Amino acid sequence: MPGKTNYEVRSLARGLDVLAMLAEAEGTVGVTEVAESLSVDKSTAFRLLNTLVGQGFAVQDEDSRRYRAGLRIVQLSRRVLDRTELRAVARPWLKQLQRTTGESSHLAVLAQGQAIYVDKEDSDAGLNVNTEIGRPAALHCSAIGKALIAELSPEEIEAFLSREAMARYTPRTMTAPRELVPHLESIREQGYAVDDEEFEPGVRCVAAPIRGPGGRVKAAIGVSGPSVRVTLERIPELAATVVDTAARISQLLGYSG
Amino acid sequence: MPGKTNYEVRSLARGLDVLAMLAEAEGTVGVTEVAESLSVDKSTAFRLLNTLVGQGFAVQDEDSRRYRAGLRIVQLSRRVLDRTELRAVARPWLKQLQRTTGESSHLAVLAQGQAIYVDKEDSDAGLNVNTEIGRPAALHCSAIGKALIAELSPEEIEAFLSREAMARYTPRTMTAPRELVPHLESIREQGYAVDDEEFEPGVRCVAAPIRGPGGRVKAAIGVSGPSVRVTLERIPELAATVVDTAARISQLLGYSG
DNA sequence: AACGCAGTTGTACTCTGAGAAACAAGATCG
DNA sequence: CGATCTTGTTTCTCAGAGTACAACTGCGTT
Repeated sequence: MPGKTNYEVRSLARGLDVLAMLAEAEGTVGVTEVAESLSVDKSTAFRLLNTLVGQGFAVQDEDSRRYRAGLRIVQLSRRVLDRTELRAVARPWLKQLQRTTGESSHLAVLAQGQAIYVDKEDSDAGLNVNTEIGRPAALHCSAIGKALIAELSPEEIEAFLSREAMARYTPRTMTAPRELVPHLESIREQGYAVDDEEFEPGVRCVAAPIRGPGGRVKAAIGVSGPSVRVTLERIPELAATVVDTAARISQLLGYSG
Repeated sequence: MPGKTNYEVRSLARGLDVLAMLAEAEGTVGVTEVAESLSVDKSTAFRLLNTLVGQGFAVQDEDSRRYRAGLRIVQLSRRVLDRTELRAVARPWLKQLQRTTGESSHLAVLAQGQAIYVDKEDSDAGLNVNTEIGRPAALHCSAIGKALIAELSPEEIEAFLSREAMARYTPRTMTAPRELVPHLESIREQGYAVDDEEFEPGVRCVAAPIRGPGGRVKAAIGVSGPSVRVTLERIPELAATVVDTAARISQLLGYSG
C-alpha cells in the first residue's frame, strides 16, 4: 500500500464489515458468502466469524452451521441509547408533544450523513405513522432531515446532497439541489421544516431543530401524521408547538438563545 | 500460547472489546483509558479507536478529542431486531396480552447466559413497570429468566447459576441454588414462573416459556405489574392467560405440542 | 518556561493473520 | 449407489499487518 498512511486495523475493519453484513442479511449467512463479499479467503472469513461468535456478536446455527447476528449488538445499542443525555432530556417533551398534538413524535440526530431516529412516541390513533428507532431518514425529503441540515454551511449541504442521489419517493419529493437549497433557506428563516407528502404519500410532518450550547444544531424533533388529520391549515399551529418544544429542550441542553 | 488452539483474530476481538467499553462507558473514554483497560499500548488503542471511528461505530469529540460510541451500533441493532422472526410473530400477542391483563408484557430470549428483552408492550396505567429492550434480566429472580432456564439440563442450570453470584435484590430473592433448583422443578411442572417481588420490591411478574419446533424453549413471554394490582389471588388467572399466549406463539413457531 | 498529561505519529521487530490446500460431511446428481 | 459438487473446518507456512517503544505535539497548570 504505497503512500496511503493507514492508521487503521484492517482485520478489525473487516470484522466490522462482517458484523454489518450479518445484521443486514435477511436470514443466515455462510462462511463462503462472507468470504466472497469481502474478497478474502474462506479461512479468513471463518476466523472472523469465529471471533464474532466468541464475543456474542454472532451465533452459529446448530443445524445449518451458518451464522446469524447475535444479540450482543442489541445489548450494546441499548446502552448507547441510555447514555445519550439528549434522549433523557427530550423524553418527557416527546411524550408531551405527542399528547398535545395527538400525532406521533420523533427525535433524530445527524450521524454518518444520515438522520437517525433515536426516540419516538407513537400516537394512540388507529391510523398513525410508524417509524422505528435506529432507522435512518432521508435528509432531503423528511421534515426532521431537512431541519437537521438546514443550518449547515452551503458546502456541507452540497456534500450531503451529493452523497445520496436525492431519490424520488413521491411526486412531491424535491430531487434537484437548486430547488432544495432555497427551500432550506426558508426553513432556516421560519425556524421549522415541513414534509408535505414528500417522503410518503398521505403523510405530513413538521420538525424543528434542537440546539446545544453555542447554538449548533444537535438534533431535531418533529411530529408526523396522516394528511387527513395533519391538514395544511393545521400546520402553523403544529409548527408553533414543535418549535416551542424544541426551544425548551435546547434550553435544557444549555442553549441560551 | 501452548496448546490453546485459537481460531480467533485477536485484533478483532480487541476491537470488539473497545466497542463494548465505549457502549458501556458513562461519558467519553480516552485512548489512554482504553489502552490500560485492554493492557495494550496507547498506539494500539488509538488505531483500534481510529478504525471504529472510520466505520461509524465510534465518534471523536471535537473539543476533548475523546471518544464516544457511535450510532452505527443502534442502526445495526434495529436491523437485527427487525430480522428476528420471533419478534414479528410475537408482536400482536404481546399487544393482546397487555390489553387483556392491563399490565406491561415482555418478550425475552436467552443469549450469552443472560435473559435479554427483545420486545415489550407497556401498560397504559400510570403506575407501571418499565423495562427496556436490550436490557438483560436476572436469570434467578425474574419470572422471565426462570421460565427460560427451568427446562435446561441440571448441568446447564448449574453453569448459569454459578456464572453470576445470584445476587440478592430484595428480601425474597433466592440466592442459594439448593433453594432455586427445586423451585425450577415446580416451574417446569406447572408450566409458568412467578416472580413474587424477588427482583424489585412491589413488583410481581408471571412468565411462560415459548417453544420452537422440537419443543426446545426458544423464548419466554410474561407480564409485570405492581403488586397492588397483580395480587397473589390474581396470579392463577394471569398465569393461565400467559401460558395460553405462549402456547399460541409456540404453535406459530412450529411447535406442535 | 517548564512541566505533565493527553492524543498522535514514525519505525522496527515479531508474532499474527492471510492464503493455499487438504479434510470431513452433506447434498445432489447421473 | 458411487461420483462429484459444495459446504464448513483444519493445518501449514510465510509475508506483512499489527504491535510496542519512543518520540512528538498541543493544551492546561504550575
